Amino acid sequence: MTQVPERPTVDGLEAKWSQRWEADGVYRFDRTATRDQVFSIDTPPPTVSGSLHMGHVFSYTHTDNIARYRRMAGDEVFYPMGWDDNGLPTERRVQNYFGVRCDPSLPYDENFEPPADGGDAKAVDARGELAISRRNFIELCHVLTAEDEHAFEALWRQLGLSVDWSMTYATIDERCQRIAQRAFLGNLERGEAYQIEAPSLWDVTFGTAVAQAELEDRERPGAYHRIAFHRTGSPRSRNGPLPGSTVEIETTRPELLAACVALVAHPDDERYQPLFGSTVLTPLFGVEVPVVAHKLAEPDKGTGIAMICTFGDTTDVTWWRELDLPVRAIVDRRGRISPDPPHGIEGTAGREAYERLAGRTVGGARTETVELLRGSGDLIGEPRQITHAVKFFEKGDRPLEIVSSRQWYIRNGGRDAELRDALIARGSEMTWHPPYMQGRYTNWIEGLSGDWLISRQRYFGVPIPLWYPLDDAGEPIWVQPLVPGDGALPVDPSSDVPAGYDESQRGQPGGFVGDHDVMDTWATSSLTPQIACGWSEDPDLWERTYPMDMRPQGHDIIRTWLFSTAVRSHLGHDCAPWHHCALSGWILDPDRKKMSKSKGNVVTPVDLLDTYGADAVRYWAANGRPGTDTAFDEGQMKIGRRLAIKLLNAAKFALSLTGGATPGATADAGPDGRAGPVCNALDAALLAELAGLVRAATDAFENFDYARALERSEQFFWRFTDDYVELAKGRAYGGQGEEAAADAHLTLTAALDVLLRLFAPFLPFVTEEIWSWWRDGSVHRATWPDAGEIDALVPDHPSGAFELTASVLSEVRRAKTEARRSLRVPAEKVRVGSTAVHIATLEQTRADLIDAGRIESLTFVTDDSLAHPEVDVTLAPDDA
RNA sequence: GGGCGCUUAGCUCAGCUGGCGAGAGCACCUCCCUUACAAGGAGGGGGUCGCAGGUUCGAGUCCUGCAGCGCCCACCA
Repeated sequence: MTQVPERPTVDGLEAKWSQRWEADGVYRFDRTATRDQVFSIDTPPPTVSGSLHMGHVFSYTHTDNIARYRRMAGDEVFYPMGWDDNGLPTERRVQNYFGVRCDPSLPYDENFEPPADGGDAKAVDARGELAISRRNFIELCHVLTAEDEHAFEALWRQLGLSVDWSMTYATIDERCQRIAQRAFLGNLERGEAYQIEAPSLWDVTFGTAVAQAELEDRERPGAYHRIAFHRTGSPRSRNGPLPGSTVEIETTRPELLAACVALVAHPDDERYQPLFGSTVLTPLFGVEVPVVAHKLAEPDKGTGIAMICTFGDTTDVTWWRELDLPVRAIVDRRGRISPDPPHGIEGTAGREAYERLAGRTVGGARTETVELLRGSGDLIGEPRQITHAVKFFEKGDRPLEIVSSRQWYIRNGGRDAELRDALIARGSEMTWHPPYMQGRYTNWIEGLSGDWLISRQRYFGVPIPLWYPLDDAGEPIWVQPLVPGDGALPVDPSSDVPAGYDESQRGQPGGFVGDHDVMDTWATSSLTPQIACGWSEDPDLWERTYPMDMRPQGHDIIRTWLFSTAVRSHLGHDCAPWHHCALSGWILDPDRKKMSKSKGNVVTPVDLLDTYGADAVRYWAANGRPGTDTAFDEGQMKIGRRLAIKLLNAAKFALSLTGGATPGATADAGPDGRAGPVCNALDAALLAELAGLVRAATDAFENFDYARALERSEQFFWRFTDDYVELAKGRAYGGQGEEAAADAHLTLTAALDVLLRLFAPFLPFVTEEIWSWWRDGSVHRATWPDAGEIDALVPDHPSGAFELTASVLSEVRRAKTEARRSLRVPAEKVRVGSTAVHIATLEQTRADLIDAGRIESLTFVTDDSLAHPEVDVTLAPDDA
């Protein structure tokens, strides 16, 4: 009945068991379960164009710990996996790999074959890339990401994630596109999505607008340039401006001088109050601009008066909007100065100055402007070098510009206090792990400065599913978008045709034009609950899984993924998307820096899994507290491996001795005919502690604190092997008779049985292996241990017998070790002094103590004044 | 500048609602092939729990202030 290997090993368990689990459908979701029986997990879809690193292994293991616990605790776990193949990383990768470029204006080519080496020369453009249709491009994406997905899945299986692999999705697949478009059209219909021409943050490298959530600040060198503006009517002197005739401002962006539309100072700033309402002339360009007042102007910054340009930063946009100023834009979408001067630059000198800047990059224009200002004498002193924070697109490498363009937005509370408050309130409907992470969510919402810009001027992604009618002049009528029918989704407006039109009318006056843009990748990612749970496609599944129970994710993407998902659920379903958010920390390298590819400090998971085994790697991960950044530490993996091996050996010992005497807490007796109760004091004490451990581990798991559950179980386990097994060994071998052995057998198997289940969420392979030695079915479908069942085995609740006996044994060992003798050497005399109560207890475990300590003569001396037992040991003479 | 987190042995960290004679693992040192395990086992040294006050019979644990580190947000004149 039991099949315990001679030399158990942890090697090879991953391949063996992941195969079996798949074959037996151990993790298959039972979709007949009702909502209250289901625990649904909104798994983060990893970006497949990269590679998985230890950070992924870390956080996905945490989720799996929880998933496995919930499954054993009786929940039907809904645990799908997605792949994020949407967005810029994949676009770039497909582009480089195949030497192609997406051009949405091209028609789909059914017979298209990816070029082997950059493609056929005639179709290749100036950049050496072959232009293909969006649909062809997306197909190539699937070709490329399919390989990644297989590699990722293989890694996850090797790691032992208990995902239901029959439920996967890819964020660019047809179903996800359909759901993303349908959700967008829902937002549009309810008035939550809108289009507007407005200044927005623009990445000149990627040529697209970006959202507030995708920004990051980077410290860059810059310089303050002090520039003189001339008050109108003030005469200019050959020797320089007359006192009081100029106004000096400081700027880090002198190249925007031509875009200046006003100067601004704080309304209470006495220095500039006389100037409010007057006008000044911009140097070089001679444009007359007003001096205005606004409370955002800071008197102690620079000279206290600033130039407002369209647009140098987001404050400029605020001033421009609130003060109703004109637009004088000079930076184009490529980040260059526009060829033609903006209105207002009328004079010859001004036009000549502008000529010198036109077509240059922002940086080039800056140098040139400074030269011009030097020449005109309007640069006061030399530029002062500083370091300041500049806004970047998080994936970009050039500073963002602000460009006015027509974009689609989804309301997210950035411009609407009521919605903002409602979204903040949604945060309180979720339980945050750890709790303080909610602060980041609230904090982010409170700091929003505008709605969510979702359109991107890119080619690859989910298209915005709209067309626009063209008027007789061929101009789009933006306010009357043509909406596809639901049955047509997903659509690609660049190749599909709106109802009532035919392809020949594309771009023709009176015809139509497709929206060229795609949606931000977060616009799809924000719908992972809808995608995973089958919203609008599988109402039955939806009913059983949504709102979801748990969203695991990194704390760095609270402002993007977490928040945008909350927005979509709030708008679309009037609820929070999940009941629990579990935020995981980062993996830090030994220098306490976040590990990342660019820093070159990434260790590949496969190597580590091969070296230490999945259970060991998982052990390391599970030691990371929820939400806490954790150092990458191979040492922990060694310990994890040791733990797994120890489990194998302890199990081998227990089972080979007991034959698997299963302690039926209830009626069914074990093979040797007994089912408790356990009378031996040592055994009973151990089991009582085990019951306490089960309670602690269960509590910890209920609070999503897998790390604590592991720590407690591990601590108990080592005491079990080091002390209990050593003490009970002789008795278990039969040294004190059959009756006494039976209790030990029961206790050993009961403890093993419970410990295996406690460790199963962490060490799924080794626990399954051991389980299979004497049990049917998977340990991962076994019931989570119940403290009450263990209590039932020990009617007399003993106290402290285990700990007390172990401490005496420890003293005996110490004496032997300190005498530099083997532990096998007999202790001729051991005298234990302790309180009457302790001695009464020790009397009950006396025989075990004598066995384990090889004690020849054991005497107890009562001394109630002792807080801790005193142990005197006399060893047998050393023959050597 | 606003908010949050962290600061306990050389290193990585536990210490949850105050009782700890301050813990674990790693590293270090010593000893032991003991029939589950030498890819083991048994032991040992090592900390005024960031600093300063306060509450309390009692504070690593609660309160206040300070310092250092880190993160999020704001900061482009």
